[in-house]
Amino acid sequence: MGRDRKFSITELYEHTQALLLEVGYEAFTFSLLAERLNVARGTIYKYFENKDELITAFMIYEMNQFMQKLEQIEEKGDFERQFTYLMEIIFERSEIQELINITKQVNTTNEKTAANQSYFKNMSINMYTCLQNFVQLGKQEGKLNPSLPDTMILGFIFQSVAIPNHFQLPREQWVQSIIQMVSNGIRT
Amino acid sequence: MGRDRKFSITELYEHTQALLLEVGYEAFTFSLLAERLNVARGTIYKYFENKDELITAFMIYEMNQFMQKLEQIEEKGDFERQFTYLMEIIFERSEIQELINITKQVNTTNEKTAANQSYFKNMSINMYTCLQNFVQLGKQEGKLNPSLPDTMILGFIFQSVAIPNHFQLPREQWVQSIIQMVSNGIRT
DNA sequence: CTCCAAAGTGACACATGTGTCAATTATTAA
DNA sequence: TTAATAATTGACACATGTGTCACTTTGGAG
Repeated sequence: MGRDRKFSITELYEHTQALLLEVGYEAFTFSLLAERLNVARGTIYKYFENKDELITAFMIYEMNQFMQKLEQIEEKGDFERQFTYLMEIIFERSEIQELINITKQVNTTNEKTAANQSYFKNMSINMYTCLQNFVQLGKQEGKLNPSLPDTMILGFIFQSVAIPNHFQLPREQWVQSIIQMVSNGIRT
Repeated sequence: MGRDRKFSITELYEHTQALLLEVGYEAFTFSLLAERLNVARGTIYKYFENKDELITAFMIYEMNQFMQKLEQIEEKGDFERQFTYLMEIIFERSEIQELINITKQVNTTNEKTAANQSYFKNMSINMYTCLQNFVQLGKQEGKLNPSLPDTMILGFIFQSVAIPNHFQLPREQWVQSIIQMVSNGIRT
């Protein structure tokens, strides 16, 4: 029983993402979010105690979405296919890197937030494990430079999507340039 | 005449930088800065009307420091020397990239801020021009991949210093890995 | 139709940041 | 020593965000 909800948690997460990318962590407020959802600010407190708890919960949701895609990487076969697939999903969810940076600003203001942060950290480790298999496959197949530390290779790949496209290159050219540079660098 | 100042503008900029990197744009307040400088908050208003004006002024100061180093690049001779020099000064001032990102959040709240932003934009263009000569030299000498757009090469180089060193690799190994990856990518 | 539980509302008390300005303090020229 | 001047201070009025909670609305079970 009880009346219908005016918004779903998924809707709430979608507006949370949009707002976080628009205004950043500090400027993100329940007032703003409530306005987007067309509800009173007080309503959101029925679901989350404060913005830190909300943001950490959102990041877990977001990371889950990404992990679901990422886990399919092993089914792709050899390194070349896995690499292509990885770049595809990274570009598809290119906001992840920026959101992770925003997450670093979150304060641990209550128990649930602490639990969320701990859970999120665990997910990140899983992600890196999943990807370290990918890197090791690349090294085994002789496709990746064995002298580079695994974590640097992964950091490099993820960081690359943050390269600004100030000069308005067409998206396809932007993507292809990045893949080219990640693969073979800027030199001839 | 008049009493001595309790702080220099340079000191103010140094604390501004430290605070911006610590807490980010939104959380940066005159209260915090005044505390660091051991003065009353009101004092800062004698020098800057608000935080946007202060931050844009600081960024111009910071960019000037960087440009002074950067302009020496042409004296370094051939592409190889210029490339080594560029990577050196980028790592030396690796906070620049992050500060530029923070600057994007600045609001245009008064005329001086608008003027500062406009001036800063102009400096950025000068910087890119200076660096485009470098990229073209590299292409002429046959050292840089001619199929990559100049702006993407530059974006790639600058972005690379933001690669996190979560796993605590020694700085030297971190730097060398990045230079290696920027130059030749992650592949063998 | 009535009742109840879930969902939603908005006002209240509090906290923190903003910009201003009259008053205070420190320095030095005369 | 004193007057002029510039730097600094801190209180005031205002704005915006926070967390709470008594009260209202809604919709289905009985």
